[in-house]
Amino acid sequence: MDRRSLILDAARRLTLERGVVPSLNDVAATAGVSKGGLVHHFPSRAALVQGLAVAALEEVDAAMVTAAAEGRAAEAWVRLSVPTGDDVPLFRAMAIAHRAVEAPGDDVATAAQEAIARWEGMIQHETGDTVRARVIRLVGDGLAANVIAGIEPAPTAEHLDALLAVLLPGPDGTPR
Amino acid sequence: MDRRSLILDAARRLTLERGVVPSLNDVAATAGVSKGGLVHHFPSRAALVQGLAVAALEEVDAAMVTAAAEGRAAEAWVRLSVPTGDDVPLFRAMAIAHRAVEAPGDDVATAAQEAIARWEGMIQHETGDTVRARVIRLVGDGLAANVIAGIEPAPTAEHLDALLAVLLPGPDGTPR
DNA sequence: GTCTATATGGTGATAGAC
DNA sequence: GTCTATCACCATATAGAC
Repeated sequence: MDRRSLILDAARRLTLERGVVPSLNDVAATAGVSKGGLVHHFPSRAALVQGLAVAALEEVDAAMVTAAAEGRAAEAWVRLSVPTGDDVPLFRAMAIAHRAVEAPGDDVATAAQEAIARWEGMIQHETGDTVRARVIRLVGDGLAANVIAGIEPAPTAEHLDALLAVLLPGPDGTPR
Repeated sequence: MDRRSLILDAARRLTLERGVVPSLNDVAATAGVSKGGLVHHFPSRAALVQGLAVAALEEVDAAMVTAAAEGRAAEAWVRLSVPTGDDVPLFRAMAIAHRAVEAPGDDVATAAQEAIARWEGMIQHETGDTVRARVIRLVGDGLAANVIAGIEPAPTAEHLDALLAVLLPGPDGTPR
């Protein structure tokens, strides 16, 4: 893995552990590069945060597009909102963490807004219900917020299944 | 209003504007007191954050207890999750903002966990359904998270009503 | 109780050697 | 491209006058 990816990976891990984007010192130390090396790839803190957000948005976007093609956008959204297994969670921490260091309305905030609108659109297309799509989207956000804030641990698979059964009932009211 | 309340009020306002607990300098300046005056009431940053969280938790708790007595805990939870009118929002920013500066497992994190469990219990008692109560709780968390992160503005009253109509259907499936 | 003044540490950013 | 060395700045925290 090249240095840049190493840095982004370390930054993402620390961000998710702490709930905020860590200092450049900590990122460099965790990534195993010097501070100067980090700065070469990300000339400013804002550049690092943006790199973090862009990578995460793309990752989630790819996952959602794939899921939507299989008619599982809604389920994917809920599942993507929490860490699974040894994989670190995805983008969701960024929007919150980012707000900690940048002003609203900047590039990253705008990109996040657009991405979320796109994803909610996928869910809506699947459920055919604007409000239900919004409920599903917000449940995912709530799950992510709680894990990020350290209020609760990541829910178990059974827990998620129970949530999905309520959110995505089949035509006869049973889980699909 | 006494100095201490003035400080807490300024700190809460800034926290909600920015998404993170601001510096003591900014809090003191906004509250119109000197830094030394602030320190007299809150000897450390942690003390300020804790004061912020405790006050907010109590405020939300009182609102939820009142609502639960009227059988409106679920609705109150969703409405309390977003700022309404000229009133500043309540507690929810604290759990996230707090995580930015303190470790999980400390006093405030524990208090927040207990409070949330208590509130979800009220909703559950009302809906009679564990999972639906959890969905309602998470929707509130999602709403709060988005507003705090600056991803979206506070939803309109009509928007909230639509959400509640789906979350709290009457016996015949209509909004109550 | 409230203030001014100061100490100390960590942060983002820069310059320049290799 | 990657590193070391160093900068100026801002944060929390402290000491002590009023």
